Amino acid sequence: MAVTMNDVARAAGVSLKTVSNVINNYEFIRPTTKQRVLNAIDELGYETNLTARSLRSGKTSMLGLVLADLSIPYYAELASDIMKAAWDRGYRVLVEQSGNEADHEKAALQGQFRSLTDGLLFIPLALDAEQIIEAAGNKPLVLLGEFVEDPRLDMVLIQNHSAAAAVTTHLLAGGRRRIAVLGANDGDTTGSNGLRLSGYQAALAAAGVEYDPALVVGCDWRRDGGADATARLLDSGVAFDAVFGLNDALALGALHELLVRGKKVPDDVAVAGFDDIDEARFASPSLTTVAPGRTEIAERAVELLINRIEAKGSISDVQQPEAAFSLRVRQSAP
Amino acid sequence: MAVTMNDVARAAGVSLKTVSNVINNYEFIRPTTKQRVLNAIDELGYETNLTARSLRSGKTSMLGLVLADLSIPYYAELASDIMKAAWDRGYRVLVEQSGNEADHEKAALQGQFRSLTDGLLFIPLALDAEQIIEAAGNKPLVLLGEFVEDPRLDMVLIQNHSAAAAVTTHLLAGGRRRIAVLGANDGDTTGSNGLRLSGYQAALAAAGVEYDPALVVGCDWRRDGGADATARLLDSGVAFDAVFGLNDALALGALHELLVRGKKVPDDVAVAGFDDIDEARFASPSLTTVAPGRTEIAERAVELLINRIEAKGSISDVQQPEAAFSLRVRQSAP
DNA sequence: ACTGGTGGATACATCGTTGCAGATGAGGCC
DNA sequence: GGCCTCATCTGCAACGATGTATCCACCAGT
Repeated sequence: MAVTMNDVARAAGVSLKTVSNVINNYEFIRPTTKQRVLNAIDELGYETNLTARSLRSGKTSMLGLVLADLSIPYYAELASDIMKAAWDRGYRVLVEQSGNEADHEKAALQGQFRSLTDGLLFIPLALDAEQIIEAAGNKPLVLLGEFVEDPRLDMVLIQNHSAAAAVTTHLLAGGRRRIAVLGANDGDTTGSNGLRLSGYQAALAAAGVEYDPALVVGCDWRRDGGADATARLLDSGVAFDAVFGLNDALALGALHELLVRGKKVPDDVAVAGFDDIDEARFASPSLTTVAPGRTEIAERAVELLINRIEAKGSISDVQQPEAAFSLRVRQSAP
Repeated sequence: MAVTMNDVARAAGVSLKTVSNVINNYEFIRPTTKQRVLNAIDELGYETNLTARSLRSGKTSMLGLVLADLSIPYYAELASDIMKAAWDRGYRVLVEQSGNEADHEKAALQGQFRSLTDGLLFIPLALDAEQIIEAAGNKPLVLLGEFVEDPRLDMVLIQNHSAAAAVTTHLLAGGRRRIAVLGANDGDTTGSNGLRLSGYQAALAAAGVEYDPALVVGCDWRRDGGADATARLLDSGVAFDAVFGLNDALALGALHELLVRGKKVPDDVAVAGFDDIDEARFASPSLTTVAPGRTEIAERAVELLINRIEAKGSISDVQQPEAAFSLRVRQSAP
């Protein structure tokens, strides 16, 4: 049915291997021969069977990307950047949604998904470093440093601590003293939640402002999580003049709830987030947030992973590049 | 390096084919033999090589999904739903971003991308029906009826006309008479823009309200497109008491711009959109919009495509199921 | 005892490529 | 003229699975 190299070879009057050589840009081919083959390819409409190539060469030229859900804007935007970066280097990306469930994450690391890809980009949410190391085979693996940090694993780091401190410092500079935090629980020290919380605490300490655990509210990192948490906070009567959502979804949920409840933003309460998703710019009021360097993260991660894949032999040290962040001051916290 | 069926066969003391039979749940295998094989698989940590299976069987169990860009929320949410629907039926989804460029779309339809998938889901933006038919090979293809409609192609339809009419009717019922439209140009009749515009016009006509081309502003279907268009409208001095963004991004951009300019929404100007992306619920004020049945679209499309793939032989008529829509009345246009 | 049917297992070819080793032939050099 | 070199091309054997055909027991039926 499909045209194969054999057909092309016959049509061009050369051997199958020569066709293969032409396609793979083998150096020593007479220009006339090459042209003859190319013509035949054109005429027959031949297309390389990537499956066969993969089987023979042992490479699929696909990267796996494991994340919670594409419907979450930050992941969608990150995935888009990753796919572009991969494309530029001749790789495609196969996305697997884990739904933030440990089973799915494990399955993605171990399962058949792996055999389809040359390496994995992984945004762990449910698994910890130990489980990841155990579950991951010998396939190249690069983490996107959202939640897990571990010296044994390649990963691209977000400056969770510093960036959160920068946001907090900005709010403090605006005169805010009672800054609520959404998305972490008092005492968290690991993961994005813990690291961002500690950045917040450090900034408070540096400014000589007391830390009040009552201002720290844990919840799902989604818009409705932020809205609910804000509602609880308002209902509880705890006073606050700013809200720091540990990601933009939380902040946007909080923003929504505050406005619904008749609070003025930023006059009564300032709001800031983390991620700088596209939506933040167009919220009303627009959302002050910190850009963690999404495009840089995507490119570094893809580059690191592809280096691992293509330099299989050389065992080099674990790499953990860190992406630069930048504060985006907008209306919600000027 | 990797464990193959051969290794398992040797370990279990059976033939390679028996291992294959066990894995593929062949009926007639002695339970003891089966157990022996399963044990060996477990011990050796064998995993099916999907590439080899694909080569031999001619199926990749992957669906291609061609869309403009995952960073656009509606596509991201749709992609997420599609991946879930496909997963349930044992297929994976390989996403290709066309960036809304004709070349990329064509390449996706023709190129190597196709050889990796059993069939394609395609959200055409740049190509028209003629070009699609020409470029598409004999691979199963299902369009997501955003922009292109054609009786020769399988597709899942959105009720562009009726849904847009419903939104317009709702705005009219709220007492609005000067409803601006963002995202179409006067005279458009095809594509989502044209169909939605004609729905708008039909609703106006039904209510006996005159159609004013000055209220129709074409622009990119993105947040900043909507913001810019709204700015131009305001600057031009054309009076309007409602804005209908032909998708939510446009409406949210408009919302943003209106609030920036000091307009009260919905008091001065009502705003409505189209798509019901997650963000719409949490905008401030929350956005009135119409849900085109995203999940249903995803499921129908996946189902239709898989039916085509698996029932290759039977040539049946072109199918064009239509998804049900529903109006979501929120604060921006109560 | 012989035939036929069936459960249970196997051998071999094959999918479409690429890696490796080798064949061919035209010059160049002594 | 013979030998070596090197560009150019070819043939064969994989990669790891599955489809087809076949084979071997073993039991039922006559």
